[in-house]
Amino acid sequence: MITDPEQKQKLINGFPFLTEASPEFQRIFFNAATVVHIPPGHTIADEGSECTQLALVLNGKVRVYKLAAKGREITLYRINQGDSCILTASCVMSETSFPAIAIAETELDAVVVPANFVRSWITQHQPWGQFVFGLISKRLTEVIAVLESVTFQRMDVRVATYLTEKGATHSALNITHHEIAADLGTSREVVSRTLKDFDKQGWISMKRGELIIKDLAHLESLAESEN
Amino acid sequence: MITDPEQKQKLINGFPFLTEASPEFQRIFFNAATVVHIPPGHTIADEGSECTQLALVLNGKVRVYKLAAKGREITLYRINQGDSCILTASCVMSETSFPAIAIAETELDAVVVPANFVRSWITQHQPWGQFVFGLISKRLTEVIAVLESVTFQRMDVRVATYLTEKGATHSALNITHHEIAADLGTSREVVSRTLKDFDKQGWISMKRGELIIKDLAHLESLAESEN
DNA sequence: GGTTGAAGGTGATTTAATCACATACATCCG
DNA sequence: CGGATGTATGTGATTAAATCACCTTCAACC
Repeated sequence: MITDPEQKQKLINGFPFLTEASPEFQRIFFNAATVVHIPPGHTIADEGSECTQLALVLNGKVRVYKLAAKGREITLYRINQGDSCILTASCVMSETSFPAIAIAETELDAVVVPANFVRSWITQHQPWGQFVFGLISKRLTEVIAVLESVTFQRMDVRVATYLTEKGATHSALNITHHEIAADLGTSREVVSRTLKDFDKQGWISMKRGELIIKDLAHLESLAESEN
Repeated sequence: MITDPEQKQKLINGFPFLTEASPEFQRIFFNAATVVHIPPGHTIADEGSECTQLALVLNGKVRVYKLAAKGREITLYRINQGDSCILTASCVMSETSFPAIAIAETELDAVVVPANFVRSWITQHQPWGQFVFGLISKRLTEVIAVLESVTFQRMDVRVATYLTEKGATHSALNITHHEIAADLGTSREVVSRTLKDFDKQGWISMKRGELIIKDLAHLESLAESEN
């Protein structure tokens, strides 16, 4: 149960569906929900785990990824502030088990709602239904986009796209080749070689654990190319 | 509007949510829905098209796939009897455009419901809401499974898996290498070479447009292997 | 100052994708 | 019946990716 008025306000600000909701639903929601704090690195959901609750992220970042037997990984998507771990919602709804791994990348403040509420509210409270539905739909579209890129795009194009997305705000990225590989679903060596090539072109420069984008325009044009 | 009692019964049989629904919702549903007949090869939804209605499949099969610029394709999933084109539902709900192509593989009998009904029923009629949520969730899980296989599995393992799935019921498949490639998201040559290899092993035999599974057990063991 | 672990580099090999044709088979039409 | 046409399949050569094996470099910490 959430009682602190300040926390309530923070939630209402972060999740527009609460603004649109009736005072009655707000009351029900705050009654059923609890605030949790999760340390970085904590595993929120594991492959095959049952989903007994849905988490709405107030602060922090969650990475949802697939892990292969040999150790390779691929990121399906990230959950940021205002989003929810919708795979959870998905498996709450279809009562299947969680098909990936979700891990807290940073400190995490989240609101959790037990599965049975998630389910019953959907058909009882319009704003909640729209919220949950919108999230699942968004994730489906995102995962399809990842699949498309993995299937059809060349690695250099994918790395360029990755860098332009990450580098849109900061030109200096604190990231290792291993992390890039894990996001893109390839191996470290392939990323290292691609980056070496970008470096030779003068588009980036590298230090241990750091990557500086020197020529965003060229990276963008590679990212947009038909390869 | 659907009036024919026989057709109503067929729908109720094919879609359990109608059985669970109130007589009132059944009335509303049959009022808003229309039956359509679609010829094979017809494009139901195209990349970027708006979704103005949701189709429930009574008979036939729909293939939903991504098409790359250079002509390669990958199947996201198929819609069979009793299912619905849930990407449509997804883009109806999030009001985004359709992120793939849907095509009728066979003759198709379907029931279509306009988008605004799809949306409003979700929060008003429990069985409908559960039905639509369940479908989207199922598709999300399926697409994630495809992504996993594309990212981590070797081509021979994927082809073997494909054949065992298709061959579970019939050992003689009427399919071309091109079609297999389009389903798996690879090129025809790669499929041809893999199949040649299976042939050499004595696991299959091939004729033009036909493929006979001679040793399902070995295919299955390759499909299950860790490669 | 040496040890340790993580980050990154690199050659060799295997697997996949792409390109460029060649061949085989089926159907249809004169 | 025999050739024309179009689809299906085969295959070598090349490029791109993934994998394996091992090396070097750097930072942190006793």
